[in-house]
Amino acid sequence: MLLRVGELARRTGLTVRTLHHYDDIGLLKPSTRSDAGYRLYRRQDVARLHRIQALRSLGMSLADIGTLLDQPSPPLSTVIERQMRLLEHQIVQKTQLRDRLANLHRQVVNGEEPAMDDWLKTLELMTMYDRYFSPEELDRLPLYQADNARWAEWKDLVKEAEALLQQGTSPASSEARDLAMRWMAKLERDTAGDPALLEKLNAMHANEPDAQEQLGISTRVSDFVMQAFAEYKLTFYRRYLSDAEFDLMRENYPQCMHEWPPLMARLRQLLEQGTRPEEPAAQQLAREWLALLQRFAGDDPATHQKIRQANEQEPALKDSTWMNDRMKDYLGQAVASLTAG
Amino acid sequence: MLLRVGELARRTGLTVRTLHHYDDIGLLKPSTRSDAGYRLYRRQDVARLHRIQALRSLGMSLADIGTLLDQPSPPLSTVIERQMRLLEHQIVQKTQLRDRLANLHRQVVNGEEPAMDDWLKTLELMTMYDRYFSPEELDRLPLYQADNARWAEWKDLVKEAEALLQQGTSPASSEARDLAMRWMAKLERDTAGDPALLEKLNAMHANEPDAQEQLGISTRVSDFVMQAFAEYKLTFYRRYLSDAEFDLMRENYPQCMHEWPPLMARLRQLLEQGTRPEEPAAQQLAREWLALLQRFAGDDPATHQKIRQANEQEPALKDSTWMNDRMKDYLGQAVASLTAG
DNA sequence: ATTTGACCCTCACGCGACGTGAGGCGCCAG
DNA sequence: CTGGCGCCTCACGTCGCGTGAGGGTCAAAT
Repeated sequence: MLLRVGELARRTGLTVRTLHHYDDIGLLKPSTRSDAGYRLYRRQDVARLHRIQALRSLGMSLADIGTLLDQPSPPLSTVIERQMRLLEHQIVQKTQLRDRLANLHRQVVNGEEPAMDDWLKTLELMTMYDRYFSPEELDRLPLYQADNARWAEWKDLVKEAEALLQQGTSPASSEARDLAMRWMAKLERDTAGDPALLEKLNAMHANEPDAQEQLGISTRVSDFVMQAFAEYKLTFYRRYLSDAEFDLMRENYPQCMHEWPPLMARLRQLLEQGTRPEEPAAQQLAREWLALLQRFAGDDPATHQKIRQANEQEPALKDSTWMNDRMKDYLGQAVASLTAG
Repeated sequence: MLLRVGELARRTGLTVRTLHHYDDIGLLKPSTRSDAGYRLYRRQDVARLHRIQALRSLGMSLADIGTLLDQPSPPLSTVIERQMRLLEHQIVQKTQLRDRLANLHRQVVNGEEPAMDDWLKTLELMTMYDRYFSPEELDRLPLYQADNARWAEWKDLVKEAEALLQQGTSPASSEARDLAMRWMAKLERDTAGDPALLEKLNAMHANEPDAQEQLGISTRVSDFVMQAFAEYKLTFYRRYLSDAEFDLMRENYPQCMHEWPPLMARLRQLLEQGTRPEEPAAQQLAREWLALLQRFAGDDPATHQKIRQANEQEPALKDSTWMNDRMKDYLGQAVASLTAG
């Protein structure tokens, strides 16, 4: 019952080279050699090889197999669980990849072979998202899973904005304000109403001029929309404020627009962590929130009161983007406990 | 707008080494170098890198990306489809692997950590199956997807057979015949009634003495069961035949047992291919079938008629293993057209 | 003017599981 | 004794980089 390599290879479906390799790395050494130096395998070697093949079929590395087989009492279930987790992860990865490819393929087929350029632009956007968002975040980011229709909507919005810019329309005009409202509503929907996602998205666009170009969102366009959105909200504050108050706010409010998302994100995080409004972290947030308020509304408590009133009574402000009632309540409590304490 | 490697690496999330590598293999060469030899990347280089990253995110190899990007009009959908097929295949593979692992894991957990040996034996069996059956066949092979209960049933059967052998029981005894009947019924179920699978299974067991030992099915045991199954069937033929006919059959029938599966497999294949019974291939099969019949029943047509009668009237023979009515009809037609022609 | 420290260069080995020769011996049949 | 097959060892190639080693470059701080 002594087998030479070729014979063993034939019977196990491996190649001779593979058996040589196993010999080299010490995974399976033939128990004898012939006078001429031929490898001679005994029954026990064959048995070990069978085990090796079995464990290999689980995707285990040769090194792992070696240590496993040389241990007297291998930690079976631990090893299996590790392998399963590894596989599970790979399956998820590849499935996501395949789905994305399927999407892109549909696009290519339906769209009558768009130019390589367009197709690659979409793809480049997705890989940028990959860099800026974790896999879990990507799962929650509707923009990432967007289909062609949704991208088309964005392109239309951008085109609309470009047209307004071309005509030299003011951000304060009703057309611009209307556009900004729709823009932000869509943006809120496409970030799943999560200010943290919005913030990352902003960071991405700030860092990657190329990303904006993929969609046609130039800096000019996004500045314009931001301005117009500020104007949109200002119209609702108008009748709650005196002329002086409004002038102050009108001057400073637009510059503060980009400061909200980080604060909202932190607010939401505190809420989700279950931090109570009296705790220091919440109070710190409240302080920063008030500081921001003061930057565009001055430090008169009466003015602040008016703004709060507007926020509560104006439907457009009440359903403010990226903020829900729970967040507002929480903020209110934090502010109250701050001023009380 | 000239970027050095470090800057480009930071902005793309790659490492400097990766960019060096891309340069080495000619995938992305910086369009300029500084006097000191520093790599300097232009906008167009960055654009190309974005494309590279995009295609990489699809799991494409660097070589493929290179040829793709250097072509003037890349065959987009072909490439995508190829990638998708590749991914699909990997997903299926890994999923099967994970499922198998899950099964094995259950076994380990429920079975109170069986000895590594037992566990590995099961695993070794599965890898042997992998070698002898194609993935599609494995899908159709119930034995392969067997759970512990089913394996336990087989072990019980084997134990039963071993006990009979120990006691020196004759294969012609009623206990042996009953066991053989149950054995074959289970075997038919576990090969999905497909004689082709049965044949491969037989081939595997013939080539791999180790495989038999995993289940405890030694050559002695399988020979015994085969004998007993012949005896089982013979009991039903008994009362249709004269003493002389039966003696002849009794002597030769057992030796012919292992010749049926290949014929049945070919029969089934012809049927599935839609080959008509008058065609040469079917007639050739009919000839071989008759030749086999003659080997254990002689060449008297009257005897053959009696056997056919038994096959039709005896329920135990009628529901003969691995043969269904369509196969029998087809065979009958082939034989008829052979004798008529 | 020099030193520091961050950045850049090339060269080259390493991984994991073998594939693929090259060059040379052993063994058996004709 | 010769041809053919199987065996041996040695060693490079694969793929996508990681990880140093050993040494220049450049701007700011001393």
